[in-house]
Amino acid sequence: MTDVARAPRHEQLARTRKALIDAALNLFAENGFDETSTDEIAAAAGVSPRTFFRYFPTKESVLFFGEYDFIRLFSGALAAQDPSIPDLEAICSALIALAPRVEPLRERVRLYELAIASSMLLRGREQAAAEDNIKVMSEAIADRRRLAQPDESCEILSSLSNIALRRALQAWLASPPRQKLAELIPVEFNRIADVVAEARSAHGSSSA
Amino acid sequence: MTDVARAPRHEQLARTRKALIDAALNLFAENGFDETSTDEIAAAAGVSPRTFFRYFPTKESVLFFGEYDFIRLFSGALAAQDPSIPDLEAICSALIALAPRVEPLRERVRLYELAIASSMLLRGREQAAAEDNIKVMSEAIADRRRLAQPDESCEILSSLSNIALRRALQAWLASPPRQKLAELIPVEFNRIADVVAEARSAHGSSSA
DNA sequence: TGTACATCAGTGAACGCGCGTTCACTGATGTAC
DNA sequence: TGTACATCAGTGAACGCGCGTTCACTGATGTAC
Repeated sequence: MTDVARAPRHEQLARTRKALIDAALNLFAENGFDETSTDEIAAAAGVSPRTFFRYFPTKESVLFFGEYDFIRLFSGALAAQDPSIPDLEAICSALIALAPRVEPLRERVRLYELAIASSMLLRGREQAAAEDNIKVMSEAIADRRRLAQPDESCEILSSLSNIALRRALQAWLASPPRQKLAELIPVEFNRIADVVAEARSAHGSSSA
Repeated sequence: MTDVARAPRHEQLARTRKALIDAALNLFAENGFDETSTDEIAAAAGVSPRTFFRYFPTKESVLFFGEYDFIRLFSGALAAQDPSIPDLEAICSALIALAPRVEPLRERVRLYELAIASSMLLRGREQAAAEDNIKVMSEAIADRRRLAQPDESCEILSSLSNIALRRALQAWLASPPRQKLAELIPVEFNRIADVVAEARSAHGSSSA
C-alpha cells in the first residue's frame, strides 16, 4: 500500500480528481444525477463536501471532465481518406478509423449513457454537444468538397452520419462484450442508404 | 372593460392560467429560462408568488401545458395516405397535411424555440419529447407496412423524417412571415433523399 | 327573492433542500538559502 | 544537510438563492332551501 498522505502534490491532485470523477460516474449511473448530491459524491470519494467545488465548478462538470475530443480527431480522419471514394463511404471509414479509441472504454461509456439518461439537464447538455459535433462534421465535409462554407448537403450528410454513429453506439453497448464497434458502424451506414433507396424507389422520384 | 373580479370561476381559472403561460413564455424567450424566477412570472401575470404553484407543479411545466399532440395526429394522417405510394412520400404528405395546424402559431413557436434554446434543462425535455415522437412515428410506419413491430428500417425512416421536419421548421421560422411551412417540408425530404443518392452514387454500392 | 352555508381561487408566512460562494483556517509539501 | 518561509490541498462554518411544500387564512363565487 502506498502512503497516500506522502504523495507529491500533482499526484495527490490527480488522485483526488479521479476519485471524485469515478464516484460521481458510478453514483449518477446507479442512482441518477438528480438524486445524487455533491455531498454524497465527496463522501464516496473520501473528501469533505467543500472539496468537491475546489475541483469542479458545478455538479455537472464532473461528468464532462476530460471530454473526448473525438470530433476533432474526426476532421483529421476524414481528411486522411482517399478523395476519390464517395463522401458517405469516406465518413464511414473515418469513423471506423477512430473506433479503436472508443473500444477500450465500453464499460465507461455504458455508465456515462446511464448517467445522461437519468437527467433532463444532462440530456440537454448531451444534445448541445451533439449539435456542436454535427456542425464540426459538416465543416469537415465542406473541406473535403473544397467548399468555403458547409451547404445544406454537408449539413444533412453530417446529421445522417450522426444518426448512424449513435445507432452503432447503442447497438455496441447492447451487444456482447467482445462485439467490435468498428464492425457495427458500416452496418448502420449501409442501412440508412438502403432505407432511403427503398423508401423512394417503389415509385417516386425527387424534384431537383 | 369586463369586470375581472366578477367573472365565473372557470373563466377566472382559465384567465389566470393563460396569464401565467403567456408571461412565462415571453420572459423565458426574452431573458432565458434559468434567469427567470417563478416569482417574476407570477408578478408579470399579476398574481402572488404562491399562486404559480397552484397552477403548475414545476417551473418547467408552464411551458409544456397544452402540448401539441401533433404526433398523435401524424399517425392518423399517415394511415390516410394512399398505400401504393412510396413510404417516404407518404410520410412527407402526412406532415404536409398537418402543417395547417402549425401555420397560425408561427410567433408562438418562435418564442417557444427561443425559450428551449435558453436552457439545458429545457433542451433535455425537448430531446426526450423528440425521441418519443420518433418512436410513435416508427410505430405508425410499421402499421403502414403491416408489421407487428417497427424494424430497423422503420426506426431509421422515422429518424430521417424527424430531421427533415426539424430542418423545415427552422427554415420556416427563419423565413419571411408569409412563407408556408407546407412548402418547406417536401423541400427538405427531397434534399435528404438526393444527398444520400449523391453521396453513395459516385462509386460505392451497399452490402445487403 | 333571500338567507345560510359550502366551495374554492388566491394569499402570506415560514420552511426544507441542494447548489454554489465566501472567509478564515490547518497542516502538509515544496523551495530558498 | 538543515532551517525558515511560501505554497497550496483540504477543511469548517456560515450564507444567499430559487424551487417547491406546508399550514392557516380571506373573501368572493356558487348552491341549498
